[in-house]
Amino acid sequence: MFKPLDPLLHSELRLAVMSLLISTEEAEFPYIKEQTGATAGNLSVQIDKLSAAGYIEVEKSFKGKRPCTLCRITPAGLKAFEEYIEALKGYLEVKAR
Amino acid sequence: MFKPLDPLLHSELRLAVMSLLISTEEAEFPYIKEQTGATAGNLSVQIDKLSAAGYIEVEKSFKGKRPCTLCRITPAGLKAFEEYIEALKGYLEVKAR
DNA sequence: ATAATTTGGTTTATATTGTAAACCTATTTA
DNA sequence: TAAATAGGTTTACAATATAAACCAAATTAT
Repeated sequence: MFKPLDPLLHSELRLAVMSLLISTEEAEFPYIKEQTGATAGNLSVQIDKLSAAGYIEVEKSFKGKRPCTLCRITPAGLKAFEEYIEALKGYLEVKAR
Repeated sequence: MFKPLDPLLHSELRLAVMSLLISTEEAEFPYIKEQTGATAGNLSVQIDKLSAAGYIEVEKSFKGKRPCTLCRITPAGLKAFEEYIEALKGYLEVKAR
């Protein structure tokens, strides 16, 4: 009835990051920071976790002379996100009384 | 864009408890424990939190000679749950690319 | 020129939370 | 009467989230 919720996704900030990346295909660190309202430190940590799990890819490069961190969702991340939504439904749908 | 998620509800076990109570109107501790698969200790703690927040009512009585803990959702709890779902939608709906 | 500020982050320390193990009291059952 | 079960609560520990502190390079102001 209540399937376990992927703990990596059941986190406000990580979920927001995933949601954003699914919509935008790829996004830079400052943009994600702005859209989510997260602090840089928190975002950095959560991006690492998503990346370590293989849910996103992180590409570090330079844009002109400044470092640039680009994030992109992976197929595994997309699948995990979809499964998370499926599992969530079990918690949100109110069964007939 | 990403509304904050009520931290009291954004918890796997507490969400399951709320979901269950919304469907069943009221439920006893052992039943909730069985349905959620939670340990008694964990469930006890989470029920306290939901109760302290006014999201559920807890009625302690005796059923025959044994103690009986009955839980019921409150109007505030129902409202919070609905608002939580609304907020969640902002995270789950994929915006057009 | 150099001091202060900004950009783009990472590391680290702390606070919060979640969870199970240990425990308690009373009641059955062996 | 000893052991097991019911129905929980308390407590201790592990995991998580978060922001503050920090770092390096670039830019702007003095």
